[in-house]
Amino acid sequence: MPELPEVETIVRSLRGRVFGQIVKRAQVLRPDMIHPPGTDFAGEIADRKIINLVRRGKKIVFELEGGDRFFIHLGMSGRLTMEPVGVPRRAHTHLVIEIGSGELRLVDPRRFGGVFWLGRDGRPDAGLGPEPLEMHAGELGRRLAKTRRAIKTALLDQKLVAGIGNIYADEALFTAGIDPRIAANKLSADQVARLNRSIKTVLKRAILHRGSTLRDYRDADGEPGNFQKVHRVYDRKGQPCLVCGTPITRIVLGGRSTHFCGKCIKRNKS
DNA sequence: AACAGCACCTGTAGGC
DNA sequence: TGCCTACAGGTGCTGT
Repeated sequence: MPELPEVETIVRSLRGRVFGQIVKRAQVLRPDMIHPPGTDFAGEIADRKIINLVRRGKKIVFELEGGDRFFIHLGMSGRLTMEPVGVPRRAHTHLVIEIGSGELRLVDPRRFGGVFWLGRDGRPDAGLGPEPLEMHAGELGRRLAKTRRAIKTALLDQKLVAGIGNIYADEALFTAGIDPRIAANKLSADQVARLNRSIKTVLKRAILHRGSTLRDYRDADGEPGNFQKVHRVYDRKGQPCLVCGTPITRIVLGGRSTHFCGKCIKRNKS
Protein backbone atom coordinates (compact mmCIF):
# COMPACT_ATOMS: atom_id res chain seq x y z
CA MET A 1 0.00 0.00 0.00
CA PRO A 2 2.38 2.71 0.98
CA GLU A 3 4.86 4.23 -1.42
CA LEU A 4 7.28 7.07 -0.76
CA PRO A 5 4.68 9.83 -0.20
CA GLU A 6 2.64 7.73 2.22
CA VAL A 7 5.71 6.63 4.19
CA GLU A 8 7.02 10.22 4.22
CA THR A 9 3.66 11.42 5.58
CA ILE A 10 3.79 8.87 8.39
CA VAL A 11 7.40 9.67 9.27
CA ARG A 12 6.85 13.44 9.32
CA SER A 13 3.91 13.20 11.69
CA LEU A 14 5.53 10.62 13.96
CA ARG A 15 9.01 12.09 14.20
CA GLY A 16 8.16 14.80 16.72
CA ARG A 17 6.13 12.41 18.81
CA VAL A 18 8.77 9.70 19.20
CA PHE A 19 11.81 11.97 19.31
CA GLY A 20 13.54 11.71 22.67
CA GLN A 21 10.98 9.22 23.99
CA ILE A 22 12.02 6.18 25.99
CA VAL A 23 10.43 2.88 24.97
CA LYS A 24 8.63 1.55 28.04
CA ARG A 25 7.92 -1.83 26.57
CA ALA A 26 7.38 -3.55 23.25
CA GLN A 27 4.86 -6.32 22.72
CA VAL A 28 5.58 -8.64 19.81
CA LEU A 29 2.26 -10.31 19.01
CA ARG A 30 3.48 -12.05 15.83
CA PRO A 31 7.10 -13.08 16.19
CA ASP A 32 7.32 -14.07 12.52
CA MET A 33 7.03 -10.38 11.59
CA ILE A 34 10.43 -9.80 13.23
CA HIS A 35 13.65 -10.21 11.22
CA PRO A 36 16.11 -11.75 11.37
CA PRO A 37 14.15 -14.66 12.85
CA GLY A 38 14.88 -15.22 16.51
CA THR A 39 15.73 -11.58 17.28
CA ASP A 40 14.67 -10.61 20.81
CA PHE A 41 13.16 -7.37 19.55
CA ALA A 42 11.21 -6.57 22.71
CA GLY A 43 14.33 -7.15 24.79
CA GLU A 44 16.49 -5.02 22.51
CA ILE A 45 14.32 -1.91 22.53
CA ALA A 46 12.94 -1.89 26.08
CA ASP A 47 14.14 1.20 28.02
CA ARG A 48 15.92 2.57 24.95
CA LYS A 49 15.65 6.21 23.84
CA ILE A 50 14.48 6.92 20.29
CA ILE A 51 16.70 9.68 18.94
CA ASN A 52 15.44 9.91 15.35
CA LEU A 53 12.98 8.64 12.79
CA VAL A 54 13.81 8.82 9.10
CA ARG A 55 12.51 7.50 5.80
CA ARG A 56 14.71 5.66 3.33
CA GLY A 57 12.82 4.51 0.24
CA LYS A 58 9.68 2.92 1.67
CA LYS A 59 11.35 2.01 4.96
CA ILE A 60 10.69 3.73 8.30
CA VAL A 61 14.01 3.76 10.13
CA PHE A 62 14.20 4.14 13.93
CA GLU A 63 17.49 5.26 15.47
CA LEU A 64 18.13 4.45 19.12
CA GLU A 65 20.56 6.04 21.52
CA GLY A 66 23.71 3.95 21.44
CA GLY A 67 23.64 3.51 17.66
CA ASP A 68 21.26 0.60 17.19
CA ARG A 69 18.68 0.93 14.46
CA PHE A 70 15.70 -0.97 13.12
CA PHE A 71 13.22 -0.33 10.35
CA ILE A 72 9.60 -1.12 9.62
CA HIS A 73 8.36 -1.90 6.13
CA LEU A 74 4.60 -1.68 5.65
CA GLY A 75 4.30 -4.04 2.68
CA MET A 76 0.93 -3.74 0.92
CA SER A 77 -1.48 -3.43 3.83
CA GLY A 78 0.58 -2.19 6.78
CA ARG A 79 -0.36 0.73 9.01
CA LEU A 80 1.73 2.39 11.68
CA THR A 81 -0.42 4.46 13.99
CA MET A 82 0.01 6.25 17.29
CA GLU A 83 -2.96 5.64 19.56
CA PRO A 84 -3.89 6.16 23.18
CA VAL A 85 -3.52 3.07 25.35
CA GLY A 86 -7.27 2.74 25.94
CA VAL A 87 -8.33 2.55 22.27
CA PRO A 88 -9.09 -1.07 21.32
CA ARG A 89 -6.48 -2.65 19.09
CA ARG A 90 -7.49 -3.47 15.53
CA ALA A 91 -7.39 -7.02 14.22
CA HIS A 92 -3.96 -8.00 12.84
CA THR A 93 -2.02 -5.85 15.30
CA HIS A 94 1.41 -7.50 15.28
CA LEU A 95 3.58 -5.11 17.27
CA VAL A 96 2.91 -2.51 19.98
CA ILE A 97 5.63 -0.12 21.13
CA GLU A 98 4.66 1.66 24.35
CA ILE A 99 6.11 5.12 24.67
CA GLY A 100 5.21 8.09 26.86
CA SER A 101 2.49 9.51 24.68
CA GLY A 102 0.72 6.28 23.80
CA GLU A 103 1.17 3.15 21.73
CA LEU A 104 2.78 2.89 18.35
CA ARG A 105 0.89 0.05 16.66
CA LEU A 106 1.84 -1.98 13.59
CA VAL A 107 -1.24 -3.47 11.90
CA ASP A 108 -0.79 -5.52 8.73
CA PRO A 109 -3.54 -7.92 7.61
CA ARG A 110 -1.61 -9.40 4.68
CA ARG A 111 1.66 -9.57 6.59
CA PHE A 112 3.82 -8.63 3.60
CA GLY A 113 5.52 -6.07 5.82
CA GLY A 114 7.95 -6.62 8.66
CA VAL A 115 10.18 -5.28 11.41
CA PHE A 116 13.91 -5.50 10.68
CA TRP A 117 16.49 -5.23 13.44
CA LEU A 118 19.74 -3.71 12.11
CA GLY A 119 21.80 -3.30 15.26
CA ARG A 120 24.78 -0.94 14.92
CA ASP A 121 26.16 -2.23 11.67
CA GLY A 122 23.15 -3.10 9.51
CA ARG A 123 22.57 -0.63 6.70
CA PRO A 124 19.01 0.57 6.12
CA ASP A 125 19.79 1.39 2.52
CA ALA A 126 21.17 -2.03 1.62
CA GLY A 127 19.80 -2.87 -1.80
CA LEU A 128 18.23 0.55 -2.34
CA GLY A 129 18.90 2.94 -5.19
CA PRO A 130 19.03 6.73 -4.81
CA GLU A 131 16.25 8.83 -3.33
CA PRO A 132 14.17 10.07 -6.28
CA LEU A 133 13.72 13.55 -4.81
CA GLU A 134 17.50 13.99 -4.78
CA MET A 135 18.29 12.28 -8.06
CA HIS A 136 19.78 14.03 -11.08
CA ALA A 137 18.63 13.20 -14.59
CA GLY A 138 22.14 12.01 -15.45
CA GLU A 139 22.04 9.40 -12.75
CA LEU A 140 18.57 8.22 -13.72
CA GLY A 141 19.72 7.95 -17.33
CA ARG A 142 22.81 5.94 -16.45
CA ARG A 143 20.72 3.52 -14.40
CA LEU A 144 17.98 3.14 -17.00
CA ALA A 145 20.58 2.53 -19.72
CA LYS A 146 21.58 -0.72 -17.99
CA THR A 147 18.26 -2.48 -18.40
CA ARG A 148 15.97 -3.46 -21.25
CA ARG A 149 12.93 -3.99 -19.08
CA ALA A 150 9.83 -1.87 -19.66
CA ILE A 151 10.35 1.58 -18.12
CA LYS A 152 7.37 1.04 -15.80
CA THR A 153 8.87 -2.20 -14.48
CA ALA A 154 12.28 -0.55 -14.07
CA LEU A 155 10.82 2.27 -11.97
CA LEU A 156 9.37 -0.31 -9.57
CA ASP A 157 12.84 -1.80 -8.99
CA GLN A 158 13.91 -0.43 -5.60
CA LYS A 159 17.61 -0.86 -6.31
CA LEU A 160 17.30 1.25 -9.43
CA VAL A 161 15.51 4.06 -7.58
CA ALA A 162 14.01 3.84 -4.09
CA GLY A 163 10.44 4.59 -3.07
CA ILE A 164 8.44 4.56 -6.30
CA GLY A 165 5.57 2.06 -6.42
CA ASN A 166 2.73 1.20 -8.76
CA ILE A 167 0.69 4.39 -8.36
CA TYR A 168 3.51 6.89 -8.73
CA ALA A 169 5.22 5.01 -11.56
CA ASP A 170 2.03 5.32 -13.63
CA GLU A 171 1.43 8.94 -12.62
CA ALA A 172 5.02 10.02 -13.32
CA LEU A 173 5.09 8.30 -16.71
CA PHE A 174 1.81 9.92 -17.69
CA THR A 175 3.05 13.35 -16.61
CA ALA A 176 6.22 12.82 -18.65
CA GLY A 177 4.15 11.62 -21.62
CA ILE A 178 6.04 8.31 -21.83
CA ASP A 179 4.65 4.92 -22.87
CA PRO A 180 5.14 2.62 -19.85
CA ARG A 181 5.92 -0.33 -22.15
CA ILE A 182 9.00 1.02 -23.89
CA ALA A 183 12.39 -0.40 -22.94
CA ALA A 184 14.13 1.60 -20.22
CA ASN A 185 17.35 1.78 -22.23
CA LYS A 186 15.52 3.23 -25.24
CA LEU A 187 14.46 6.47 -23.59
CA SER A 188 15.86 9.58 -25.27
CA ALA A 189 17.82 12.09 -23.19
CA ASP A 190 14.78 14.36 -23.37
CA GLN A 191 12.51 11.66 -22.08
CA VAL A 192 14.86 10.86 -19.20
CA ALA A 193 14.98 14.55 -18.24
CA ARG A 194 11.18 14.82 -18.43
CA LEU A 195 10.73 11.65 -16.43
CA ASN A 196 13.14 12.80 -13.72
CA ARG A 197 11.24 16.06 -13.40
CA SER A 198 7.86 14.31 -13.42
CA ILE A 199 8.89 11.87 -10.71
CA LYS A 200 9.83 14.75 -8.42
CA THR A 201 6.73 16.79 -9.24
CA VAL A 202 4.35 13.89 -8.69
CA LEU A 203 5.99 12.73 -5.46
CA LYS A 204 6.10 16.25 -4.02
CA ARG A 205 2.47 16.92 -4.88
CA ALA A 206 1.49 13.58 -3.36
CA ILE A 207 3.33 14.42 -0.14
CA LEU A 208 1.49 17.76 0.01
CA HIS A 209 -1.76 15.79 -0.27
CA ARG A 210 -0.59 13.37 2.47
CA GLY A 211 -0.47 10.39 0.10
CA SER A 212 -3.08 8.33 -1.75
CA THR A 213 -5.77 6.25 -0.07
CA LEU A 214 -7.43 3.71 -2.34
CA ARG A 215 -8.38 1.28 0.41
CA ASP A 216 -6.02 0.52 3.29
CA TYR A 217 -3.65 3.42 3.65
CA ARG A 218 -3.95 5.61 6.73
CA ASP A 219 -1.47 8.04 8.23
CA ALA A 220 -0.13 7.82 11.79
CA ASP A 221 -3.41 9.31 13.08
CA GLY A 222 -5.59 6.91 11.11
CA GLU A 223 -6.51 9.55 8.53
CA PRO A 224 -6.65 8.81 4.78
CA GLY A 225 -4.62 10.75 2.21
CA ASN A 226 -6.14 12.87 -0.55
CA PHE A 227 -3.89 12.51 -3.58
CA GLN A 228 -6.17 9.83 -5.13
CA LYS A 229 -8.62 12.65 -5.83
CA VAL A 230 -6.18 14.13 -8.32
CA HIS A 231 -4.73 10.94 -9.84
CA ARG A 232 -4.58 11.43 -13.58
CA VAL A 233 -4.36 7.76 -14.64
CA TYR A 234 -4.01 5.36 -11.70
CA ASP A 235 -7.27 3.49 -11.00
CA ARG A 236 -9.01 5.54 -13.73
CA LYS A 237 -9.54 2.81 -16.36
CA GLY A 238 -12.15 3.90 -18.90
CA GLN A 239 -12.46 7.39 -17.48
CA PRO A 240 -11.57 10.35 -19.72
CA CYS A 241 -7.98 11.52 -19.87
CA LEU A 242 -7.83 14.87 -18.12
CA VAL A 243 -5.66 16.22 -20.94
CA CYS A 244 -7.40 14.94 -24.10
CA GLY A 245 -10.57 13.10 -23.05
CA THR A 246 -9.51 9.70 -24.41
CA PRO A 247 -10.55 6.83 -22.10
CA ILE A 248 -7.67 5.70 -19.88
CA THR A 249 -6.25 2.28 -20.80
CA ARG A 250 -5.41 -0.40 -18.22
CA ILE A 251 -2.99 -3.19 -19.10
CA VAL A 252 -0.96 -5.67 -17.05
CA LEU A 253 2.79 -5.10 -17.21
CA GLY A 254 5.21 -7.20 -15.21
CA GLY A 255 2.23 -8.55 -13.32
CA ARG A 256 1.11 -5.09 -12.15
CA SER A 257 -1.85 -3.10 -13.38
CA THR A 258 -0.67 -0.19 -15.49
CA HIS A 259 -2.61 2.86 -16.62
CA PHE A 260 -1.97 5.33 -19.41
CA CYS A 261 -3.61 7.48 -22.07
CA GLY A 262 -3.07 5.87 -25.49
CA LYS A 263 -3.33 9.23 -27.27
CA CYS A 264 -1.05 11.27 -25.01
CA ILE A 265 1.80 8.76 -25.24
CA LYS A 266 1.66 8.95 -29.05
CA ARG A 267 1.68 12.74 -29.07
CA ASN A 268 4.79 12.70 -26.86
CA LYS A 269 7.05 10.35 -28.77
CA SER A 270 10.79 11.16 -28.34
C1' DA B 1 23.13 -12.22 -15.09
C1' DA B 2 19.00 -10.33 -16.12
C1' DC B 3 14.44 -11.07 -16.20
C1' DA B 4 9.58 -13.09 -16.10
C1' DG B 5 6.51 -15.44 -13.27
C1' DC B 6 4.74 -16.79 -9.23
C1' DA B 7 4.22 -17.16 -4.25
C1' DC B 8 3.32 -15.03 -0.06
C1' DC B 9 -1.55 -13.48 2.82
C1' DT B 10 -6.17 -11.43 3.89
C1' DG B 11 -9.92 -8.54 2.71
C1' DT B 12 -13.20 -6.58 -0.36
C1' DA B 13 -15.96 -5.67 -4.41
C1' DG B 14 -18.55 -7.20 -8.10
C1' DG B 15 -21.00 -10.72 -10.91
C1' DC B 16 -24.40 -14.26 -10.89
C1' DT C 1 -28.00 -13.85 1.03
C1' DG C 2 -24.20 -16.41 -0.53
C1' DC C 3 -20.75 -18.24 -3.38
C1' DC C 4 -17.11 -17.44 -6.62
C1' DT C 5 -13.57 -14.86 -8.89
C1' DA C 6 -10.57 -11.03 -9.51
C1' DC C 7 -7.81 -7.84 -7.63
C1' DA C 8 -5.10 -4.89 -4.18
C1' DG C 9 -0.29 0.54 -2.76
C1' DG C 10 5.31 -4.91 -2.33
C1' DT C 11 8.96 -7.89 -2.52
C1' DG C 12 11.62 -12.20 -2.68
C1' DC C 13 12.40 -16.59 -4.61
C1' DT C 14 12.83 -19.75 -8.52
C1' DG C 15 13.86 -21.24 -12.88
C1' DT C 16 15.16 -20.07 -17.56
